[in-house]
Amino acid sequence: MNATDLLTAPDRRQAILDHRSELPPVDPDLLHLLELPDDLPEQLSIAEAAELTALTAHTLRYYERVGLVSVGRDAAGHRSYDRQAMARIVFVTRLRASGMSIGAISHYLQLVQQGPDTEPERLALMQEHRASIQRQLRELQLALAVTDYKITVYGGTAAP
Amino acid sequence: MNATDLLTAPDRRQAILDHRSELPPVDPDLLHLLELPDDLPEQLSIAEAAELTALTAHTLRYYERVGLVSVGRDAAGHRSYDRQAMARIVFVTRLRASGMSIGAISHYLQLVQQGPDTEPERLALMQEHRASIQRQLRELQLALAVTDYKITVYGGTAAP
DNA sequence: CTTTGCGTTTGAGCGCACTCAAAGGCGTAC
DNA sequence: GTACGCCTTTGAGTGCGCTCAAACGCAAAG
Repeated sequence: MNATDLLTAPDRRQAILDHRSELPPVDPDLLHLLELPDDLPEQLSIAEAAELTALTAHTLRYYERVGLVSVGRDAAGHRSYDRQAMARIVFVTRLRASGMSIGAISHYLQLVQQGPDTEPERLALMQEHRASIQRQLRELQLALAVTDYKITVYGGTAAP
Repeated sequence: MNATDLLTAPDRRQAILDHRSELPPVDPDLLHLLELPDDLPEQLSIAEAAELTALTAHTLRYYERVGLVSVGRDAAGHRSYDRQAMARIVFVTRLRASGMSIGAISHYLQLVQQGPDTEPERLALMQEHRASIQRQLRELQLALAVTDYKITVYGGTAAP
């Protein structure tokens, strides 16, 4: 516990418990999915990285261009993705999938680069983002309810 | 039960139960939110409709332009939103919030307009959409796990 | 030596979902 | 009557997140 905490430990635990109780299906094992496979080669070509992340080579270059990841080059000047780069890309992909804009991710990563002094701000950003994800989850649950309603009602006379 | 069903009743019920068991927090009361308030005026101006739906007047005109909703006019030629129009807009908004594209919504609504013969296709569309929502939910839960990991790890040495 | 294949760069192009600008029509208030 | 406010239309503009084109480099295979 240190000065970088925006919430006291009990508050933070409570916040986490709060959403846990709202989300029983969040499997703790999910965290395993955040790790890269152990047998990942040390260096990957852009094509390999693309296949692994399900992004296109275009998109990988784009992410590098806008500063979301830095990638080394091999003797031939070709991009060479190491574990760190891959981990970064996976992280970015998660945030993108949860609707965080490139700009916001960029901002977050700049804070990371500026060192530990920025941790409070990073924490705040993440908490705000978590709240936004929860809003999205609720929206989706509503949408799912609508969808199911449309589905169950067929054979009936629902309009539209 | 009729020929328009793509799944037999038991299959359909099972499909619904399946996702229900994955989503305990889906409150059945949510469906109430799909209904319009009883005290909704019969006719609303575009400004009132915008406020009610949290869309802008611009967006409402846009939705009409691309055929997502049809809206009558009053004596002065101004748009006049009735309950049906409002219900349609709410429905469209839910689908948008769950990531369905304007084009896909448009397609669905065209099917509706073509009459009951298209119900099987509509059902299929909705089921596909439900699957996509569930994928999104899982993505979001993952993202939430990442986010929480980032949050709980502060004070520690996590990178990035 | 040329072809094939995978990579590089810069800069432009695209699709989506809005979002706005311009020019003007009505109806009430002063 | 004229000013104000809210509305109308058409068509163009914007921001995001890619996505692609063009021209070129390098290196192994035939």
